[in-house]
Amino acid sequence: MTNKDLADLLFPNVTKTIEDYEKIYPERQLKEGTIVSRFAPSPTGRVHMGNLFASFVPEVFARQTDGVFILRIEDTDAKRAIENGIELILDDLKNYNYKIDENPIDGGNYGPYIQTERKEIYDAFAKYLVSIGRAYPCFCSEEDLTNMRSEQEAKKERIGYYGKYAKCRNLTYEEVKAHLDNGDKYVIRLRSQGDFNKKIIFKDLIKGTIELPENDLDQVIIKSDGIPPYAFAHVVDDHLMRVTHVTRDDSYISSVPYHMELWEAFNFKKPKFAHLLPLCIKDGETVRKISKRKDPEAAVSFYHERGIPKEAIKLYFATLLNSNFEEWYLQNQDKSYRDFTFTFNKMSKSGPLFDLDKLLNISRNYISRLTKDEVYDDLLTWSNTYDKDFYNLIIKYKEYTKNILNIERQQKKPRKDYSSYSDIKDQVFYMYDELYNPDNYEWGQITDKKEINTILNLYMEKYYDVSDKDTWFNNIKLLSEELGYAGNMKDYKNNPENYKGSVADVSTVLRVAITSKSMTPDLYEIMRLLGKDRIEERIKKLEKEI
RNA sequence: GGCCAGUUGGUGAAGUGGCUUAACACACUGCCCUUUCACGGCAGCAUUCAUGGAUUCGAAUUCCAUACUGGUCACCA
Repeated sequence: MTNKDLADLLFPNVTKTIEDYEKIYPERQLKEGTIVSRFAPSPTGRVHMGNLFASFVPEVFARQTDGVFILRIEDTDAKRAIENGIELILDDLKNYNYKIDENPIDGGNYGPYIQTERKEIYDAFAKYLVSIGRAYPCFCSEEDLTNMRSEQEAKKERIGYYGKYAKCRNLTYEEVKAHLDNGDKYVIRLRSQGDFNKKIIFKDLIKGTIELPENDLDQVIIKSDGIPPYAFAHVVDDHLMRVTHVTRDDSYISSVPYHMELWEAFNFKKPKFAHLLPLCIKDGETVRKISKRKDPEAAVSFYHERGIPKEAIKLYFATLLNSNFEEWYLQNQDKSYRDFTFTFNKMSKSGPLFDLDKLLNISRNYISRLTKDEVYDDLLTWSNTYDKDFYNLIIKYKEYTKNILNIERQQKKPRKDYSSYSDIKDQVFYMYDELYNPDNYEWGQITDKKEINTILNLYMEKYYDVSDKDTWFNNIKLLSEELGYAGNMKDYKNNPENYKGSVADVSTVLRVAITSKSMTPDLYEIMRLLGKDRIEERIKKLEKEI
């Protein structure tokens, strides 16, 4: 009996050959240098920061070479899948404007893109390995394997199914048939030809050249449920989908020798590999991989709630991906991160630590460069979900709100007040009567109530004028001088003893009387937007209170 | 425990044998500008690249040990 007979015995219903599949999924006609990449998550839940970054990388490389970006769902572990997992992942990624050329929902010519729907393909490829003697059925039970492990531990030998421990390796056709007739459960294992004492040399796009011991383990290629584990599916899928660049988590690197043996057993052309370091986080003293369970900041919802723009998150990812991006972007702030040429070898070899401060800074700069209309629209979107009252308010006062957001904005050096959309309300509340109800006035140098009233009354009677900024400020100077304050800061600094205070103190009184805050953006703009009536109203109310 | 990788200021990092008296950015501090704040400008912030040896005229960069950190050793991905 030959290997071919064994293959037919194990896979009697598999009729297609691997050559048939080569024809169904022909090589892509691509220009030199074009990247076909993929993101291959398990449908275990919503996308979190780690995933988002892991998918950002292949997407960027595919886009910048006019290539193809594939989303493939690795659901071969039925235990971990959750309902709607696929839709959620796709929604989350599209939400970040990732362009996904081929995916389970929109399809593509190289599908199916869900691994459990590819069973018959895997069977054909497994059957092929059996037929050339590179795979065999194994009937060992879980108990057998546990015993094997304890024996190996006791003898201080390497753990695994290899060499003399690979009991089912040399089963005869008749023995296999007897097991099958008996209805015994089995898996298909690779018949490894590796030698643990020899090394393979592997070139990783990020880590460079790595030496690893050859694989000599007879790994499972088809589980007893008929579905392959990750490695086998990876080789078949990435080959058939004609992926050129495999980007995946760094933790796969130790199984590379096994993967290489599979690629070679099929005699497929290997893609290039880039093992990404996972996003890390500092947990007390230790640094560890960011975790969906332990870290609230791992969830993308954390950033949505805070109103951090998605674009800012992508800019942050871009700086993590290639640290020289940051410098380039400083010179090219009008451009998109898409215009930068990213490279694999610029990627960090140690896990990037997720830095919220840095993200917020990037976000602050990003928001400062938007137009008032863009900020308004984004603020509207954010508040619609997270602050309904504020949403209704800015809808009601649309143009007014835009003007507020525009204070010191569209200029060469715009203000950088907001690092997220959730910051805005607290900084502009005094512009809305509905929100303005101060219980604390941040008076500065001048705290005497009579003096405050004197300044305010004289200002409103004689000096109020917002026709243009020079006149406005000049009047405040005149007011200051009339009351014995220095109208010019230099004069005051040179001879402070000659004055009760300076124009700065007088301005502060006006500022606090109108907004209750000692720190605000340009007071002239604020007063113009509020208008004389509301200013008078606030001042009168203040007089009664103090 | 075996195997693999990493270790540069408070943080992210640049750096691939002489251009480094270690870039850039974040954070922080001080000064200047200034009606407040923010912006902006200037300055400060690692005599040192985990430790110890070796190679070299010369090392953060090469080699060897040690330490520490992370990853991995499944019919999980």
